[in-house]
Amino acid sequence: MTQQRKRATIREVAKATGLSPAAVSYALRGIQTSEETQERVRKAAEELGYEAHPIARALASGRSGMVGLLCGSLEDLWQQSLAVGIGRALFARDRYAIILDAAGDPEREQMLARQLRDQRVDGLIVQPVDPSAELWAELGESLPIVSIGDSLPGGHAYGEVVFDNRAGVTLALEHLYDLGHRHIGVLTSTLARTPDRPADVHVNAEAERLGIRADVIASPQALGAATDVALDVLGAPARPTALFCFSDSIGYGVYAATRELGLAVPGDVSVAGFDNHPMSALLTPPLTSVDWDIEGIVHSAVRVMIGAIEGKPRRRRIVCEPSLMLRESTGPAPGAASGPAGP
Amino acid sequence: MTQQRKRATIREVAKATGLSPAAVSYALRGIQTSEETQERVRKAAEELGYEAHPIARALASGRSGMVGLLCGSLEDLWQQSLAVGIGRALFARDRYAIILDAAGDPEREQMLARQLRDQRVDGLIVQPVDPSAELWAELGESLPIVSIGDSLPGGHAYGEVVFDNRAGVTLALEHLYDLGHRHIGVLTSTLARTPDRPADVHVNAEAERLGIRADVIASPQALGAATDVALDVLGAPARPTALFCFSDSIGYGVYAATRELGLAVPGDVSVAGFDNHPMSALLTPPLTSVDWDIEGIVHSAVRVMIGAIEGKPRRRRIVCEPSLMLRESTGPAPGAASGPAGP
DNA sequence: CCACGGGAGTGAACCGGTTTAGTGAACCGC
DNA sequence: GCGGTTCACTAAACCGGTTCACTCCCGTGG
Repeated sequence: MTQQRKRATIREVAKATGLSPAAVSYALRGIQTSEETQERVRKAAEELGYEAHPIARALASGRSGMVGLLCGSLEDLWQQSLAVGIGRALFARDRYAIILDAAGDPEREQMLARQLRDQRVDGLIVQPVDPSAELWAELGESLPIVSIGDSLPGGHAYGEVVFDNRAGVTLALEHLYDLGHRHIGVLTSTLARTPDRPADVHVNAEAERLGIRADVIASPQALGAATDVALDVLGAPARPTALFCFSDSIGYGVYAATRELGLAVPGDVSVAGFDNHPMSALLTPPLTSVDWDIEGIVHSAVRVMIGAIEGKPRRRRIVCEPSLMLRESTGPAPGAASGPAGP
Repeated sequence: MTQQRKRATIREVAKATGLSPAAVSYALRGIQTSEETQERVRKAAEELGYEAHPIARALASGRSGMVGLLCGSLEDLWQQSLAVGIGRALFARDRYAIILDAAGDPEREQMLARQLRDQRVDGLIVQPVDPSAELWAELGESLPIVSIGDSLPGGHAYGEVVFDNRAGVTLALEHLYDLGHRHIGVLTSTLARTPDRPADVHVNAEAERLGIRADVIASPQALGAATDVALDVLGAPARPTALFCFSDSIGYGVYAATRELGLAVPGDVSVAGFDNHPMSALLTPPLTSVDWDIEGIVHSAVRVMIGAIEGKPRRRRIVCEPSLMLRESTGPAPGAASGPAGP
């Protein structure tokens, strides 16, 4: 029973002010009109309860005010955190995020990306499942793309926020090395974080530099799925003294495996993660993890995206440096001298 | 360098088939046209790479093909799971979800809800922060609303998927009672799950029925924020022998508190949760939790929503019944007889 | 005094579909 | 053989903004 059964249109505002619809359109955007007219239009719009119809605007202008956020796999806790952060950051800048979830499937990723383009999103932030897809070239021509976590080959992205995975690996492995670990299991997941280069490369390079043995094992990325893999690795006769997990989710699965096997962390086996999800601080023992400053990533990605939308020509590549969050899940290797000064 | 610089429009398809745009529009939707024409149009559309422009369609028809998903607080792991599930379920039905996050703020919730209406979403799925807001009445007139977790007073929602919280409370408290617990701390969070009625009501009723003491304490809902509350509760001289947490996230915070205090779970204190998040199975010890069949909830909510969009007039209220996932975080109360047959 | 430039505003086309009103042909029963 | 339907399809209006091409007017400089 309130007044509104139908919203006011721009033509009604035009009628009320005695201007043309075009003038109203301009005035509300603060261009091509005198200060005085703008004020008059604003007042009339206010009175009529007029607000621009986003869809009509999108159709006419080819811009939607929305940013597509295409997550590789929203099941991943880390990507969830990122999505939440980006959603909020965009909102704070008067824009909306359409969050879509490729569920780890490259084909689905492509479908969704196309759909987003057809929805005329102003830009696309993507954590690519398949960064090498030709699709990105095609899309990059019609909208700005900001990729997170991986660069899109060929320079099709307007901006990139990539992780210095090499540095992360170094932090974790050096830390374990300093604790005396010489045989380390590395559980990777292609989906949890698509690395700039395959994680193996960094791990192998670093292991060689340190002169230690590092076994790389791929693990499914669903929460808990790493448990079975960890059971295999830790149940083997010559098990590693430490496990380095390429996402905290994997680490959680490893914890379950150590419990099942009756192994103490870090007494029997040290565990390090790679996300520093808030959850990791709550575990018993709290999980040592490579931290990526998620706030910073969110901020960078959104800033670059907004820059792109507003027409700044400068492409940007931001490299995110990790730090190591030391907690209690890593300790001296069993049987090793406690300090780095051992014989 | 491929052919497309610009997508084909419906008029081009019309030209190609010698039909009018209207006929093409009808044919592609399989109405008002002969089988033969439909086939011909489909073929031409295929060849031209034509796909309907979603925004133009939305403007003309007043429907967008998108469903708004307004989460009370996406920081909550449970709501994250739900959002992911609903997003995927809608996708499987050829619809898209716009996921927005009210971040626990009622005002923000209202802003976002209005925005979604202006975007002409076909429907709104909401986990309301403030279910009593008048806004829902206003919105309910122009689009179908499906609420999850809480009913909207006044019957403004087209559909509701509510939780039988009373039953959940009963399951948990009876279980703890059977284990000999007579003094139970209950950590609630208004945000983690807005209950049909305040959790206190159910807890108090059930405690009275069982003849036990239940202390209800409200806890912030952010991951880890429950730790401080739990430290207070468990640090008190006459601490409860069991803690029942109104979300698993809170339970995780409690675990951290028990570790800090050196209390064994369940030896010194039993802990039960209320979500059964996948994470809970991985903890040490695995967390006993009230399970809500998230798949079922997702399925129900989406089914009702689609029904609403497709014009089914029957409003629905689905009550979701819990079950108890027994794990190792609950055990006999210290000092109590181990069985229910004690003297 | 006139040409020029730029600011303010207008009218109409446009974005790309959907929907309404209407048309001609075929079909139906009586 | 004729009024009444139904069917397949069309032309044009419409959704509600934006933008292009122009006009008008005023101030300036030569």
